[in-house]
Amino acid sequence: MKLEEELKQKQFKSEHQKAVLNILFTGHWLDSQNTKILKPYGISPQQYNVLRILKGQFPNAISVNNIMGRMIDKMSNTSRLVEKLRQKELIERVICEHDRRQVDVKITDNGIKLLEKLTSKMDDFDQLINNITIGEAKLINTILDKVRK
Amino acid sequence: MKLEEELKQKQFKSEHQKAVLNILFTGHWLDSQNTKILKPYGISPQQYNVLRILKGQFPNAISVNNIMGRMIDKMSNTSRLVEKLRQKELIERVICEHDRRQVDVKITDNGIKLLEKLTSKMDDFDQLINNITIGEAKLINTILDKVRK
DNA sequence: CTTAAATATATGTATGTACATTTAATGTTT
DNA sequence: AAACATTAAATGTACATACATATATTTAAG
Repeated sequence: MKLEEELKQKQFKSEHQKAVLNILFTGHWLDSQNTKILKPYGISPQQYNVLRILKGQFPNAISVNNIMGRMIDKMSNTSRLVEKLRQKELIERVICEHDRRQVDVKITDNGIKLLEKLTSKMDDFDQLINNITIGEAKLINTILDKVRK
Repeated sequence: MKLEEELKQKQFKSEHQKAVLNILFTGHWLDSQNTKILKPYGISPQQYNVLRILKGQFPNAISVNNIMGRMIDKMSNTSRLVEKLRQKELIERVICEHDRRQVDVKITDNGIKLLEKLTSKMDDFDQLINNITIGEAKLINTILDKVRK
């Protein structure tokens, strides 16, 4: 569906301004699709993002700060997010010997299992945008990187 | 800055999956830039979105439902958002004669004035993505419309 | 060594958001 | 017209988020 119809707006100030709205709109759209997929498993897109980051580091533990730097949405709130995942026993805290300010975080077996259960669902999520070609995906990636300078 | 650096991730599962992350990441980035610009004026990006929609209809009033259908982020919360703007006297409610369930909303002179004050700031926001060409902006718009089928 | 600055994380607060439910008004069916 | 369904908006609740500030620890400076 074209952006004009989605926003019920016949014209835009410029192609650039339309691109801004299109990125924002499509981003929210992807987010809500993602939320729907994850909801039955009791986690949010952000919590899923943290789990994936920790799986990428498994079996090592990494600090809250390190997690924050790798998140799609870099918010100041990673600490509370980590606590939510700990309550669900999907991750665990590891005391850091050499720097006692730091809290190292590691995914648990439960966490790994949840991600495995989610694999096929999240493949569906990636398929969501399979109506564009690889060439178009590459173009998007090049142009969006340029947008952010 | 390339997405690989932003997310400190060396590789992605596919170009498609990278595109999903890139859209989400760039969307959040634009959102936070927007929030920063609007903050000194005491309104959020969503409230700004509503004001722009109402200015587009001026001097007519439109229903809460109609506003919702035109928003970038179509949330179920438009009613509270409208109330916030009313408290700031940027919009006003108009009783709807032919359907008394409906609440029609209209931008006030104050609202128009605020938008005028914001014009140059928001031009700066649009300029944010001026490091891509018109051709690239058009490409983004075509491809993103295709992403959402 | 003591004090100050920087860093890692946590927390308080106000606001934003999603989702389900409620209230009121209108439409439809019989 | 009565009963039921539908629609528009508002609200309750739980959770998410941004931003400022606090706490603890480490590093750097004098």
